[in-house]
Amino acid sequence: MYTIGKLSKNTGVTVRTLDYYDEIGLIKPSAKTSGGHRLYNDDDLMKLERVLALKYMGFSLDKIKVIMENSNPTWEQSIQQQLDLVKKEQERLKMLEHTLNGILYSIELEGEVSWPIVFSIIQLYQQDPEKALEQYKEYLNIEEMEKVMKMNATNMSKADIQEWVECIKDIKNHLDLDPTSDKARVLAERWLNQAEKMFDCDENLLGSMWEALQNMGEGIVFYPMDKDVVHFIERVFTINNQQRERNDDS
Amino acid sequence: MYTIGKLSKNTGVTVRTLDYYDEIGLIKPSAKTSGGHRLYNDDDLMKLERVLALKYMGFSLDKIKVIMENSNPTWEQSIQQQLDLVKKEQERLKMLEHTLNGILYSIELEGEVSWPIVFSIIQLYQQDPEKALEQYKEYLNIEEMEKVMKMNATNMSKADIQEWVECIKDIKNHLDLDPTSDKARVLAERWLNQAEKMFDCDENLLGSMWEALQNMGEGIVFYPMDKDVVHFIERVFTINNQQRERNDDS
DNA sequence: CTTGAACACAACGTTACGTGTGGTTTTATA
DNA sequence: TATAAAACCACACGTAACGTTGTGTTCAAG
Repeated sequence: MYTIGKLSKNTGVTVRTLDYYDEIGLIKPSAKTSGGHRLYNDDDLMKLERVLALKYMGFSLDKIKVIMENSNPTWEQSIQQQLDLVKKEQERLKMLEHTLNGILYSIELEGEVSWPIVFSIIQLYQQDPEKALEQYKEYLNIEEMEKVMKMNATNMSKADIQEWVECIKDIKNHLDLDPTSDKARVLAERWLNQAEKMFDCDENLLGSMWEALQNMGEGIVFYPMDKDVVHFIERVFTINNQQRERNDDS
Repeated sequence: MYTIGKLSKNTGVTVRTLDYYDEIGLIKPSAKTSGGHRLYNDDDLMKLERVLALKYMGFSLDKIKVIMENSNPTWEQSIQQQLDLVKKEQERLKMLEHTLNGILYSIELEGEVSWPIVFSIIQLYQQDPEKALEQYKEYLNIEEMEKVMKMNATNMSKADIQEWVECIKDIKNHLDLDPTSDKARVLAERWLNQAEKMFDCDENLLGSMWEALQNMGEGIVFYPMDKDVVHFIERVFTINNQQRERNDDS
């Protein structure tokens, strides 16, 4: 027989918590002294340990109560449900992580918090990823979309992203460069290298993506790849191609 | 100028919430009618949208208040902190996911909830993963441990695990089989196949793991690989090896 | 000028306890 | 055995971020 204080010390649960569990009928002491002090036995201790285990699994006290009352068959189901919940929450957090990362990159690129960009980024991730990609469906088929999704989620390391940001930052700072200049060509080629690395060897996908980027007029596309950057690269490459053709002709 | 109702409809935020934000001084209306009705202007609307954005990022209203008051330089830091927090929470949830999965498998194996096993599994994952592996450090070096960690986290698909569980379940149901019998040999070889698939082609790692499994007496090792199973497999293989040697001699 | 909608303000409920306060019971010491 | 000290009980209020409900007031339309 333990008093509430002993039980508290044995389990690390505060007295107040045990008090509360008694109050809501989760763990009632199996006896009381004549003076009204609560006395717990080993059965109660076991119950408490089970409650703590269920709490660790993330169940609410309400559910724990229900689970402990009707024993046997619901258990597996409850745990499965909890597992699904945990998975969903993880997905939410991963989205949030991407959002926060995007915002951090935007701060780094712009030098300060740009609210329109923040809103765009949030909008981009807020809806489920499928909807976010829906705007591309004119240019990409389903397989390609899945590839892009996977790429965005797994293939890009911290360092890769950093390189991207640096590259785009550089281009943004030189948007007014003469497209025929060497510097412009270097910038565009650096971008192309990045893109090819990212899309590995899937030239088709890169082409489709590029077409999509060019045609999607509105605001942010894939942050930090905005319209200005896309148009800059486009100008540089068209001009260089024309020059090369002329060279080939002569 | 919007009344509280208009602002509510424009933003999708309930009137009560705006009421509350006014109450805690987060967004105060910039004017009031003579009758005391609140009037919000476009500045207030912008503020509200920023608050919503920060809320989406997971900040508490308290922090949002602080952030909105002292503007500029703390932003990046705050967001970085939030990002770190999100990452930590994700790690916690991943651990929890593993725990819940383990418990589900244990239910499948035992046919019911076995509390000692549940406690072991929780203990296994509760502490950070490094500590969980510390018990193996007598038998594995750092590189090997990292490999095991990665394997546990990524390489195993749902189906792989299912196969494992089936295999172990089968063995558990036949622990008292004669180690020289064909059935026993089949079971042990099935286990070996699984193990080789899991460890791919890293025979050394498999050997070290096996040694560790044999020597770690206490309770759960890698659930669902408990002592009984390990000893069964050990018996079968030693006996079969002896027989083969005798055959070679004769 | 009247009605009904919109609004302001207040109070209580939610989760899982923390943090007290004052009074009672048990235990240890003199 | 008397008294001090520790443990305990019950009660109540506070947390975050609002939802819900209720009452009294003001606004806009007819």
